[in-house]
Amino acid sequence: MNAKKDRATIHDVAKKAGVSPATASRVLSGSDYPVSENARKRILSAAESLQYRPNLLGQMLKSSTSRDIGVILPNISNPFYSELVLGAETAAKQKGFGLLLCNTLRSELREYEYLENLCQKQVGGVILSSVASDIAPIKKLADTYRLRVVGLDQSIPEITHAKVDFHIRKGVMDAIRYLYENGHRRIALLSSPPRIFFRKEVRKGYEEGLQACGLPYREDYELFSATERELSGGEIYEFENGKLCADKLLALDPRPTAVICINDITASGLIQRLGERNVSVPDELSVIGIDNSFFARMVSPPLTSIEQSPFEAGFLVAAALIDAITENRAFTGRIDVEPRLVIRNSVKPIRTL
Amino acid sequence: MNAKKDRATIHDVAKKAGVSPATASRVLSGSDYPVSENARKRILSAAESLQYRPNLLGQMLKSSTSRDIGVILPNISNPFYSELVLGAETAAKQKGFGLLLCNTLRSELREYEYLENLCQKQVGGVILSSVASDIAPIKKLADTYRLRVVGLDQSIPEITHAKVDFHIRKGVMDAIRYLYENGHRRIALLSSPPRIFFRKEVRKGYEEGLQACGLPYREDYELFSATERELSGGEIYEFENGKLCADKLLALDPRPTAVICINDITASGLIQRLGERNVSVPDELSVIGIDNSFFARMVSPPLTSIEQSPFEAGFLVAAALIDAITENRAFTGRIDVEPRLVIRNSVKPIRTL
DNA sequence: CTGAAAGCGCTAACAT
DNA sequence: ATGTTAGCGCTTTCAG
Repeated sequence: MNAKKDRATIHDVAKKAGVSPATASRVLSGSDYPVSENARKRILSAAESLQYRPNLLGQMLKSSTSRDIGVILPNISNPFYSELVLGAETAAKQKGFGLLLCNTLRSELREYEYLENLCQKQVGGVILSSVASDIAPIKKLADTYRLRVVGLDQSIPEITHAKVDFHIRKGVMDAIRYLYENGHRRIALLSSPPRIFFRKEVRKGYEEGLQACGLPYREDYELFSATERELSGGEIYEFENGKLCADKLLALDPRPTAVICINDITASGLIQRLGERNVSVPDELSVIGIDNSFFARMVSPPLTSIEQSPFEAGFLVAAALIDAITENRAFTGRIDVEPRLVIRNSVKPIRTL
Repeated sequence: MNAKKDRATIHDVAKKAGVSPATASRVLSGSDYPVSENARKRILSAAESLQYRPNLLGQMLKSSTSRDIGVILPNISNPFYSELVLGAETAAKQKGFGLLLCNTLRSELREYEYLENLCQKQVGGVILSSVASDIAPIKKLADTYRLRVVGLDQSIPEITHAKVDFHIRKGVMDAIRYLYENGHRRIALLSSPPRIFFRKEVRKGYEEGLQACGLPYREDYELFSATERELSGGEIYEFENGKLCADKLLALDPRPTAVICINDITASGLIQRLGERNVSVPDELSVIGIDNSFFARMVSPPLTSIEQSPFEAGFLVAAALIDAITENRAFTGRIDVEPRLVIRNSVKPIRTL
């Protein structure tokens, strides 16, 4: 309505306070450069009355570093990632940073485009769950832009200056130990094909866990679905996979007494099919999931699951990344997140032979 | 290793191509300003060989508009919101925009801080699921920054220049009609307290739906939990709420034959408790959820649910918002997303009377 | 302690 | 068709 004057710049504040823009900047940007109390007060009150808000674009251009970080992952609608992003964003907010969210949908092209775009926006760091097969272009990009890249869910040392390690291998080993202590001797693994890093780690944990307990390894106890479709509808695929593998599992001889599933969704598909086949969980088969998703407690019976703490991981890694950015140094550390077995009612102790 | 020259600016390209920065800008920024084919070619090849990438900060500052949009919502880990964000981000990417994600955790203070921060970053628009009680400051902010605000999940016309309407009221009415046509005459509603807009709409839909079918309204068929805790652990709360209300529901006389739940999580809690009480779904009680979350098909029996299409909503609203931004006009439209009843196995036809 | 001036990288008048 | 110049809003030498 009123003749719309645009928002105030630092010059307007300076003028109103009767000082130079430089002095105004020094107090308004929280610099430790000495300014007289008098001037400081006048500047602050001018800023207040003009409702001054810095234009972050100006700041960023001047310093050539964005106050955002990027997070690139396959799909935010995956609960694991949305928890992780929530953690990362919470940390970012605390440190005055924003979070640019990027969904690759597991497309290598999209992943690279995002990376490039983030570089063009001069972000100082990015948390990346990569699907790239050829990492050379990514590395080059990261180098020429001094982009800090933190790998997630994987370790590709050539491109990731740092990584967050979920130690899922240890988590699975612990779960096997737990089953062993509850009398289980025939333990199966149920997964989609172990092509990505995470699943490979789970598999290693499974095999090493058996070994650590002195249990024999049987190839037919590793149940992998034949195909894989990860794009949209990922959850549904995982669920169907659990159902499919249920049948294979029931045909095994001798039948396992316990099974570890690659995630809670798969476990829930398994349990549903088992119910249809009138096989009771946990009476006839014990089940352990991975992720401890919010719905782990919603299935019947409530699911014992290996928690990976994605929120915590996201929080820690974002905080460390942003510290590196603001302190203007490289970020090469490693964030360790310990897995934790959350015990509910899907595992039953059995008599040892 | 090599003496690290910084990344190339448009000046470097111009110099290498033997033209002025202005000309270089004209071709590199895709302007339609006429440039000779010769010069254009030289500029392009210079850019190529120098690996030139525009510094978006420069562009943004110059034009004083960011190439990002903001999305402010309570909690990305809520599957409804993460689907919506996925849709919004997909649209943004298509249009060359980025997405700044903000989680308010239902804190009014955080909401305002985010809004302010986005303004300082000169974003042209924001998708907002607001929890604010006092909207005056938000309105003021939006005005002085010409920020386009799109309301979600609510209609607060004073602050939202536009809104996306999920028509959940109609969705619930359709569900009631569906139950009616399957012979149900005693239909209950199960919800947490109807304080926020969405739940109020569901309640209206429930009451109007009954009326439209000529069914009597009974106050005791509206089951609202007493308390509410929405911060973290929201999902768990909803689940427990479903369990709690199951008991209340079973005590009703005459007992309803069908119930509509405020969301799938609540429905799943209800079903779990019902199972513990040996009340069969759908034989003794039919259940309809809201959201059609990915796990609706995972509960037993698979849940009939009212789908809200958050992905589509997010996609459409972000696309429209960004169009408004790039065309430099206000955005006052309304996005309509039609609900859809997804039929599975949690509703059973019954003999009338 | 303060201010003038330069410049981050880009684009858009306004010449030519 | 091209180049010169100015300036977006901010910070930061550098001189006073």
